Amino acid sequence: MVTIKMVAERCGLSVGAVSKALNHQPGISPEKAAWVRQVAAEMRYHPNAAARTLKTSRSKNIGIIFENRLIHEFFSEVLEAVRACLTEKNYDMTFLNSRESQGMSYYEHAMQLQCDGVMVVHGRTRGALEELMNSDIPLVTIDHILYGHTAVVSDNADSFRKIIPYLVQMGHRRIAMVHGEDGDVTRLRVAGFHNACRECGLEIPEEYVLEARYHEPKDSGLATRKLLALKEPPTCILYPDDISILGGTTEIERQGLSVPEDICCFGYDGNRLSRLLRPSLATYRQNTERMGRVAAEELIQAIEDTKCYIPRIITVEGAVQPGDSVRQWDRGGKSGEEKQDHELSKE
Amino acid sequence: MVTIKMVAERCGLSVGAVSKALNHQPGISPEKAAWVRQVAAEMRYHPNAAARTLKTSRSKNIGIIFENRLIHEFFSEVLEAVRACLTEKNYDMTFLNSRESQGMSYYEHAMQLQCDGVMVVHGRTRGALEELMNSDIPLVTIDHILYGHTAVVSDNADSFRKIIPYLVQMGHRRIAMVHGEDGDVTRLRVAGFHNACRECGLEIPEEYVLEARYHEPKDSGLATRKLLALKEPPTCILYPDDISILGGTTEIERQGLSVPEDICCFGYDGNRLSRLLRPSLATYRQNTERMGRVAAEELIQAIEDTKCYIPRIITVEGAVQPGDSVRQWDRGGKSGEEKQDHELSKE
DNA sequence: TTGTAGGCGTTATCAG
DNA sequence: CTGATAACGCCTACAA
Repeated sequence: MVTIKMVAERCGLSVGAVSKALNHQPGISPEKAAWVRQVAAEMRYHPNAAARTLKTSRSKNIGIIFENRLIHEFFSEVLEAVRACLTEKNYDMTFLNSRESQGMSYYEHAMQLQCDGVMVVHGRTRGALEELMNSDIPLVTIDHILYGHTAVVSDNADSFRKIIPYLVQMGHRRIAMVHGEDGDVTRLRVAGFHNACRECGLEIPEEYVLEARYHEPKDSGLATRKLLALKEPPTCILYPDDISILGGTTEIERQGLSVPEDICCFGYDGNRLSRLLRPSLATYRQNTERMGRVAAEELIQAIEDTKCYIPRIITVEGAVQPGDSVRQWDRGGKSGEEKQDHELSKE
Repeated sequence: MVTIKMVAERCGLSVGAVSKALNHQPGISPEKAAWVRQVAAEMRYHPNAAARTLKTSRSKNIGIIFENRLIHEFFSEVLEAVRACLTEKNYDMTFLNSRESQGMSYYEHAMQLQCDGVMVVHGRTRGALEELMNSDIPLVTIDHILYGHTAVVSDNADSFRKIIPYLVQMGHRRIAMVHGEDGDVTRLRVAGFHNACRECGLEIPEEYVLEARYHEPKDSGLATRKLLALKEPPTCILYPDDISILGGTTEIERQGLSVPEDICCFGYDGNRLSRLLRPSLATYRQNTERMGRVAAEELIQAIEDTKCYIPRIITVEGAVQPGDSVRQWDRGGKSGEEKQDHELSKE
């Protein structure tokens, strides 16, 4: 490994002088500094991260909290964007784990690694984050708000101000919501849903709102069954995410009905998957790329300009993504007739 | 941050003594050592990673090369397994990037971080790995063989010795293969396919083997169109992965045919997705969990027992996962009649 | 059994 | 403008 000492020897200078040159610090003539940097580059010198960290207590390393298995496409996409941005800015990223076996918390892990900042892409438990929250390590969270820290969130509540009007415009008035398990995000979405419905003048009966865990098609299938069994079933069902829809459609088809002829389905997330499925999914597409990028930029700002940085909550808007799973309901759709049948048979 | 010095003071001992106690080294009475460790734990002492790395030149950190966006489910699953295993063994993992902007290679990045080992989950370019290959950093690759290093591979070639007999048993004899773009894996699969077909006594015409990029449903759709246009189209098509099938089925349906009545489709990978889709996918399920775990264990062994470690190639077998997209073809399936029609109409 | 001291590669603070 | 030198936290040989 090539050290600064070797560079110094090669240049016939002291390590101190070389260090200044490398770090663009005053105390060395600009030309000589440039020459030193040239030589260092030729020698493929790169400062030893451990030594630098030890000395400066800054590691150029970001701790990532990502408990929610890498498999969830929404979070994977966000993480990918975070990574792209951090790479650009020359930060590394290391996964943090609260190794309970070792009796080490996230905070302690971050301290041990001297992380310059921590990004919470998805933390399973709130408690595990508390210690971090109260520390002075810069912290940015995604889709989760921790008091006093920057959060990048999708427009969970407001999204329904686009979704519901869209569905209403498509002719739906009996809209049901299958929502995920309780949590920040879920509560916002449910409230946003009710709000938007009220604004559109829709009455949503109690039994139209059901819970099903995120990413558990079986749960959604169950909820769907309950909805279909109602005296007055909905014409359109919202699901907690794009994968959950599959559970819903399976159940619908099992009952001899079909999507979107007999019932329409609307998802959430807008992963690549949603665009590939047949019928293609109508869903709310979150801007994961932007969320990740913004979060990374904020974190770096919080790190590099700590004095001036003011934590804030940044909302990244998504957009309705139309698709085959929602059809025009009342006005002369190609299957307007069929729908009449269905409605009558149910009433 | 609590340092070893503080622990020493608290114990009324020297740092040296404490260090020995913490590292289970001789030179301190067992009882006293235990007591020291107790105190350290109470103080929530954790050794500073940078300092330890600097001193020992071992970082307990694994460099991860994962160029292929986190979004590919197969690799995500493998990475997740790697991560679980490394966490258990108290290793951290940091993404490596060949920041070409900074003129830094993977190797240099790994050196800078003093990674104890490197895991290649998916490297985009072979060239970028060469330097690493020739270094003495322990290196394990997944689904990619680098001479002289341990590789964990799926049974790319041999898998077809299970797939083809399965399809033959299901009554198929006209089997086409849409394979991914050229590369190690693809070549093995194509050869394995031909091999298995020969063993089963199947004649595969040239035009039954087509290329479509991995994870590009459009490509697969195109390939499918070509296959359907043949004078004697296949009864079953193999696709490069589970996502690609969607391109195929879309094309099939666009032509007024349906899966699996008129044509059967078989995937590769066996992600969670494949089990959720309707019709469910018949596919070859790779054991991603095992691949990741084994790879991580090998790497750690290579690191911790360098002297004795012998690099090897480890094949992890997958299994045929039956599904709705392949039906019994010749013998009295429920739609045996329809199939006759289809075959006749094409001939 | 214990304490002391040197050094890992850097950066930063001093004299010169 | 330049070059020694001390420290960052830890480990380990060596001296006590």
